[in-house]
Amino acid sequence: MSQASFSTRERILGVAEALFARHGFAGASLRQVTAGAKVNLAAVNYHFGSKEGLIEEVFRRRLDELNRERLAALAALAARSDITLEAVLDAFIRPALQQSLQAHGGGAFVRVLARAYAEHDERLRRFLSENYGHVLREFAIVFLRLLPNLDKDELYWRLDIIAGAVTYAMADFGIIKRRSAISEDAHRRQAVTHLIAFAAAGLRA
Amino acid sequence: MSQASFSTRERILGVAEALFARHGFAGASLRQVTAGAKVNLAAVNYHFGSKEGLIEEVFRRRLDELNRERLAALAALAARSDITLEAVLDAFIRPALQQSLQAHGGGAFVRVLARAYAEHDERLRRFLSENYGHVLREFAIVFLRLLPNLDKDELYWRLDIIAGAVTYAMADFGIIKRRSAISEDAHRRQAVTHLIAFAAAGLRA
DNA sequence: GTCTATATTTGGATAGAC
DNA sequence: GTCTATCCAAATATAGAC
Repeated sequence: MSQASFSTRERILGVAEALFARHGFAGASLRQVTAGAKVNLAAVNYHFGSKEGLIEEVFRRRLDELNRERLAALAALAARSDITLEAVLDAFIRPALQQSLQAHGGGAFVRVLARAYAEHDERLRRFLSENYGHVLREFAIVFLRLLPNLDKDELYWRLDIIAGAVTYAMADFGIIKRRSAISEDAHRRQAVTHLIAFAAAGLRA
Repeated sequence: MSQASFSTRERILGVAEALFARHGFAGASLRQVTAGAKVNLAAVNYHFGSKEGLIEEVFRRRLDELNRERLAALAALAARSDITLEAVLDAFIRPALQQSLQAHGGGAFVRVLARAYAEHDERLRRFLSENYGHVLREFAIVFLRLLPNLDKDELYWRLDIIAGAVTYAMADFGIIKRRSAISEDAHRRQAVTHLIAFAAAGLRA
């Protein structure tokens, strides 16, 4: 919105995100990225050093924001005395939804994130656990306060299950064919409601 | 156990499965596969025609067996009158566990399957939904009978959530670092118990 | 910062001998 | 069925002009 659409750097990041979501990190080539962004092939190396550098920047751009929003939503809850399980789950899940609904292909990133889980690449996992693990632990503390009868190990198990369910649902990786009339955004919006109800029941079990 | 270890074909499939699990379909090269299986590079094209053919055979080998076992477990239940939700979930989840515990790297396949979800490749998705979708629908029928108050759409939502959680948990993609003392197999065994309890609660909600 | 041109590597696939 | 040798396309990366 500042001047003429987006900078070269921004366009590369946007196209890379979309292509990584579609074809994976190894499956998307820099040639596809630069062609899609209508920039020169050499631009990637100039701006990000290497393909690895580009991948990390795709993550950093979104994760920083996502984590900030989740923690902010959690902090807003902590001030209140009538916290519900559903409210905490909402604080965790809704920011991911909001991001996925953003213009300029925000929906692609949740898929990139789901792909990242599948990558057992040590480098990427460490990078993610440093960003993402911290937030999960913050939430765990609040969950433990709300579920005093729940064993700590047990909670971690269930949070892991929830994290997996959230990731897959938001990425829309389901096997069961959805009615084609439903848009991706509508799918995600509905998914949030279902996920919260489902997860709350699972945690209370 | 028949003669001298495994045939060329079998060794290729085993190594390919492991490498696809680790690096993805695009990320694992045929050169890595053939080197790992200690066979000649040309052997892949001879036995499977192409890399795509190899990928499909890796799926077919396991999915045929997995689906047969799931349906058998479901059929065994159908004869009885006292079916519980937990028993049906067990019939769905346990065969996946059993397969993942098999010798010769059975654990790799659940990861390959998890990767497949992430691939939005149309060809692969169609192939999977033809194998996997049918089983899910069979189970859905039984679930609907056990949960008469549950809307059909609502059930599909929850089954999708469960399928995602199962895949994710069995593939051990969790972010929260597990105690390193726990082996992968032990992790999966525990995961099944937790998943069943969690999913049953979610379905009853 | 962006381009062209190119170096270098790697990957999938095949031809043809054995 | 298995091997060697090779072809060809595609990919990452860089050098150097503008």
